[in-house]
Amino acid sequence: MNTSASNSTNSTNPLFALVDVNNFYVSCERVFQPKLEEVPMVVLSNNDGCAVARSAEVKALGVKMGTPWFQMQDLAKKHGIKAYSSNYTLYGDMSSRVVQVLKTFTPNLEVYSIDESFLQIETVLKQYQDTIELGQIIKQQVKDTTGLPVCVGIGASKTLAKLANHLAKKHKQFAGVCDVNAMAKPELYQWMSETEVGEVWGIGKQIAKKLKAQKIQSVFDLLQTSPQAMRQQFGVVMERLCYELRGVSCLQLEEVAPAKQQIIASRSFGKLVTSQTELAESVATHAARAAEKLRTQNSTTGALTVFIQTNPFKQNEPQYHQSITIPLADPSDNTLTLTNAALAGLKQIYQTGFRYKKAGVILNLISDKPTLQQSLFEDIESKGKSAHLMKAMDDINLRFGNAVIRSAAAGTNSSKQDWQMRSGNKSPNYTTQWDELPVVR
DNA sequence: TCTGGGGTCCTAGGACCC
DNA sequence: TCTGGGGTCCTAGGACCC
Repeated sequence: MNTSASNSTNSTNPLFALVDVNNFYVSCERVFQPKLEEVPMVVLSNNDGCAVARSAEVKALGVKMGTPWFQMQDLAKKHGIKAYSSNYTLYGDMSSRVVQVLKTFTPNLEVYSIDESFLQIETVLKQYQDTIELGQIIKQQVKDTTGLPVCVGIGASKTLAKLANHLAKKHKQFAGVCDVNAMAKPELYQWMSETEVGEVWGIGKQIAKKLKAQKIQSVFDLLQTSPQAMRQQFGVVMERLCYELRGVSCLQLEEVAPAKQQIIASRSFGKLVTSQTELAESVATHAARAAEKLRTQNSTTGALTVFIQTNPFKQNEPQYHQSITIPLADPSDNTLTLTNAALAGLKQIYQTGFRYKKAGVILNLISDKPTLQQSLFEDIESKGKSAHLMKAMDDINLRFGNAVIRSAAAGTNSSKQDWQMRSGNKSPNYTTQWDELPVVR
């Protein structure tokens, strides 16, 4: 085994940590009302429609994300579930406090969502005993400063960090911090075969269903497929995901949030609405809100889309959903201009005789962002980038090459060759298929 | 029986994420 | 009776052009 190669590649490999607040909205409410600790509770969406956050106790009862509140009345009575209306101003504020704490560990940070951030940590590691220690310190710091509980997942790609975070949340023995990169391979593969494929970041309901139909049930099953074959079936996003799972980082940290390509302002109505006047009122409000968002990101829009729709859950009522895009004479960020365009659009799509549930406005912004297809091969031009790909290939051999793969489900052992054959990685040479490795900005 | 071939732009729809 | 509000990206297909 070539240890010098392994040392040199390891030193430059990225390592990602995903820090994710547990039950974020619920935890925010509990910070300010400590008596709610241990109380089974949910936070509800607008109009108090569905549960958008559930406490651990409620999750344990099997309540799914997005369950309508009215559907869980019986359960709520039986188990004393409390419901709270959401307070997004509070959550936004708590979120930025968490980010402030995380920034004290490294400036290389991507705020991924209101309750999640990716940190690139390979450069700061030497100050700590190991990754687990770093993770525990992060967790403690956030708790001490904000009162919020977090879990930390660590891996060689964002997708693996996500998976690690999932394990940290699900399994108590990790004590809230899990590093799949430091884990012995047989142990990692064991966890992967015990984790459903649908838990992988980027695999939703539909794809999970199709995968399962092909006997790809667990994350480990997916690991053994060929990325090329997955691309054939599911497209380029899936291919990239497969590489990420193998420890080849394709998704880089996005430290500067890219400008939005689309701004949406929409709401459901508390009661169904029939008249154009009522719709116009809400559409005008949405247009104004959208214009405001537009100005905060310092840009303009050339076109505006208005949409209205009936309640899709009322199957026995006549359904209507329509949208129209109004081009603007000049790019604008002006509230009055956008409102007028929105109202003109509404006039064109409004139909009497329907009971409307939702209305909204979408601003279409100009973007020069390359698509994934375009950026796929962009990096592969130069020699330097080629070297990067070679390293990635080395990396695969380092990570997976020497491991004996044990499939828990089938109860069989398979060798390196088996894995390589199944994964389409036929040769230790750098063949063309590896030159197509996606490295995406 | 044969029925160009490539390119671009736009839209709708479907998948995913939180 | 009561079912969120944001976003992302890709694909397919049609119109149109040379």
